[in-house]
Amino acid sequence: MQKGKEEICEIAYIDRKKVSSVKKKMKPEATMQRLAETFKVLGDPTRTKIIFALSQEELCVCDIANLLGATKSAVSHQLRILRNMRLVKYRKEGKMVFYSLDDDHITNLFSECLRHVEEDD
Amino acid sequence: MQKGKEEICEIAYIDRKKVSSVKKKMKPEATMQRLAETFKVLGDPTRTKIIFALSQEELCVCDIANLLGATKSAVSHQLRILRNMRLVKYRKEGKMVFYSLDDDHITNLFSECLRHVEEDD
DNA sequence: AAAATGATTGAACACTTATTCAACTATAAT
DNA sequence: ATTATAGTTGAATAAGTGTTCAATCATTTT
Repeated sequence: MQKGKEEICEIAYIDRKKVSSVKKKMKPEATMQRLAETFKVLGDPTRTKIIFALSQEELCVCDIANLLGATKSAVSHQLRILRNMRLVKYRKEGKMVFYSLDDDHITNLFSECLRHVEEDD
Repeated sequence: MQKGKEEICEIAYIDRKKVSSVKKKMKPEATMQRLAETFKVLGDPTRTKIIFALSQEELCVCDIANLLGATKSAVSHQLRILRNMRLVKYRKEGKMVFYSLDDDHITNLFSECLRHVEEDD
């Protein structure tokens, strides 16, 4: 490390064998990005609650807003994000739009994470 | 909605029965917050990769930095966040600090999310 | 046709956050 | 002791994000 700036780590101490072994097992960059993005979408309290609510019942925007104590606008913005990630689907009925979960995996993800969060330390 | 501002949704159309039924099933606010926070921590590409790497092997900071193509500093900052969330633990050996996963649940969460991400549309 | 309502949207704002840089600590080697 | 190195830390910066507000769309009702 002679250079002024801190370079991408090239120090003598790295265990090259271990590193290359792990490197092989790493998923492709694109997969990692999607993994991170999925977690990120679930990682906002409003969206977390929306998804949890929808795992119980199909609901319209207004119901969700009422349930969370949020404005329709805020909920709608978040629903758009969930829609883009294909986590929720919707059904129009007159003026109203009913949302529901589009993916069973997410429910499993939630139960698994809940188990983690609810376990006593 | 006579008021000028858009109030917390109190529209006539809400299905009160449905809403209160779901409300009962909702987890406490604190649980929701922790759920969201957990997902959020997993929802950054750098941290996602760190956790995935540590699920394969115990690694020192320098190895992780090398593996991800990031600086030690950036990795160290993220490791602190993971430490605070009790997702990783560490072990000192001379100058080096070896990190490993502190929680088995996380591995399950990852496989579940990977299954979701890797499935064909 | 006009009014009302559920829902969506874009812009603005405040807030958060990840990385970089530089300084620093602690341990090991010379 | 001095030097080198693994790692941590705080401040600064740039990028991203969630909510609010106002305007708008679409459908229904009068």
